[in-house]
Amino acid sequence: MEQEGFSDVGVGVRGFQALRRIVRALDVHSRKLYRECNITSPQLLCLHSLEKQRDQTLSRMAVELNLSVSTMNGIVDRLEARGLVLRSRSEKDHRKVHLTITAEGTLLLSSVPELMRDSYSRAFGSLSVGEQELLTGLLVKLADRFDPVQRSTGGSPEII
Amino acid sequence: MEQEGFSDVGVGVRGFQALRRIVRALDVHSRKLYRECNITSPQLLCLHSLEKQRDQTLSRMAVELNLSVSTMNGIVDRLEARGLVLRSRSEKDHRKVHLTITAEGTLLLSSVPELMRDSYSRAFGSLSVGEQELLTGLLVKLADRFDPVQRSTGGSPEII
DNA sequence: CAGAATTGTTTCGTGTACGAATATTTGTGT
DNA sequence: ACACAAATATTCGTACACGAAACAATTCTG
Repeated sequence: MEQEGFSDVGVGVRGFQALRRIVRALDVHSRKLYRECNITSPQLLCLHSLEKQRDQTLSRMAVELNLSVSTMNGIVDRLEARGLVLRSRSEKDHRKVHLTITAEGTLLLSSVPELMRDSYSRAFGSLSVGEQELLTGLLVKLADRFDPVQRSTGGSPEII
Repeated sequence: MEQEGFSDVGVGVRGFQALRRIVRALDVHSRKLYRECNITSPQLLCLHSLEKQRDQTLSRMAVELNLSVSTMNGIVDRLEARGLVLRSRSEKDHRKVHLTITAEGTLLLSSVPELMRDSYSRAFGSLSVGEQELLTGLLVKLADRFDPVQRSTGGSPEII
């Protein structure tokens, strides 16, 4: 018990470890998705967002998916290279680049088996409703402590 | 409410979003640490483990830190390149490579400001004790649902 | 004892993820 | 009108993270 930084060492460390395991499990799931369906979780999230709202821009998507612009750019690069997404310079504002999902993109989205969509929802869904609500509340609270400047509760509901 | 996979859509999505925010905050903290102290969180975790137990091996460390062997290898590569860690082939079993922290490694560990150690413990510590225990329990439970084959509770206590 | 299976490390390729720097366009203040 | 700030996308370098494959050494087995 010589670790510092936690009021109760064991609890904090166990939680941190559990967090690492969850993150890793999500990553492993994303790789499995990539092997079997040739697309990763971040790419799927991106496509999903574009399916629901056309003419997105990089910056807006980055905010929506909680990623930096450069990360978002890389993901869109790969999607564009495969013809799943189209970039088109905006006429009104030449700084902006509109992103639209292509027919192949929509096709691919529909072809991804439901069960492969995400493992979080499956694991999360296996908890009781009370546990789900409790956990979500605590996660949001913890996230707010990390990064106070965020829309955690009052966000517009059309943003996933 | 056309998303599938959640019994209550909003709760699951909010939790997932919060999880993404937490993960990102941890990453951002690691980068800040890198800028200011020239070392990242994974490297710090690795050094910390080596300080507590000398003559570790790559595989054992990977299990302990919940990383794949190849990831662990990369981290050790960077630490070794900076002279913070030493690789030495085992005499008994020539397959194994012992990892030991060097004097510079220990020095660096002690020079990292306490507050920079980790942001998780700070955010986590700002929750009430009851919340901490509740959250940890739920995280462990969720992690178990992802990846049932893990030592979440019964592990030997010398492994952090 | 020879070959097979196992254990352990390293290498390789790819995707994520970030910040800093750059370029281009748009907006603003004087 | 012109300089300067803000917005937007892109590029670059780096670390992390994984799986597959290559490689080396040990242990098991017929």
